[in-house]
Amino acid sequence: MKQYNLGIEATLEILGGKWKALIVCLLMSGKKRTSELERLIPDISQKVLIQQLRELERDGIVGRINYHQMPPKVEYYVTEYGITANKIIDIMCSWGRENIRLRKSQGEDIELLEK
Amino acid sequence: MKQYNLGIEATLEILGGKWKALIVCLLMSGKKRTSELERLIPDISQKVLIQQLRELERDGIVGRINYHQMPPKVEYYVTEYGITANKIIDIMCSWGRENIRLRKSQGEDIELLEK
DNA sequence: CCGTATCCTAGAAGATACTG
DNA sequence: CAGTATCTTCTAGGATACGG
Repeated sequence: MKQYNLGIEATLEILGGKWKALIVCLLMSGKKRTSELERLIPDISQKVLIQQLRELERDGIVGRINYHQMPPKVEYYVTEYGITANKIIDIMCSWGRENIRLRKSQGEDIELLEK
Repeated sequence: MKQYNLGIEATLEILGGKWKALIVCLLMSGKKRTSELERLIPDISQKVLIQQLRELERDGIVGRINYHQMPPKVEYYVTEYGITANKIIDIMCSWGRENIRLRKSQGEDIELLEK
């Protein structure tokens, strides 16, 4: 039996991966092909991208469409359930932005790339 | 120069540690001694507890009071700044609770201990 | 173009023993 | 009671090469 002390533990398991929130964020604006995601996240390796996508898929957050074409074409999108996590992504993003702004104003050598 | 793609990355650095959200959650209801926290989180080792507290302290989320008594007495509390993270903790908790409830209703052998 | 298979590494987390 | 010092374990993430 899997046990959690707090709901937040489940949230972190699902969205706490290094790139997951970023991936979901990007997919929120519309479905994307694997290669688009690779381009949008230059620092991620293909293996890790696929891995994180599989986990998000397993957890019901993103869906996958295989067009069975040659050459292959696959698209990922945020599921209806995944959209319920939107509020979390938003608030974590805004608190983090504010946190970075604050630290920057205190002299830390730090930068936020998103606009 | 430290760079972030999204604000959420900063949030996860600060609150994404395995026990941090739980610790902050517990401290939200009032300041606690080290030994109380150890008792409230039976599965954490002392080393890791202190470590997570130090990081939360460094990040301005919790504060530490040393009473300089013998035997020693130290208390931890959520700082004013830490309280701004309250909304995040709350929403991550409630989404996670709902996620667990959902998975449980789908037959997963899973349990949420918090009430 | 998309994905898998290996191997590898850095850092988080844990166990244990010890001090003021 | 609170904290440090080691040593060990574990695993997410990364590098690389290959296959449908």
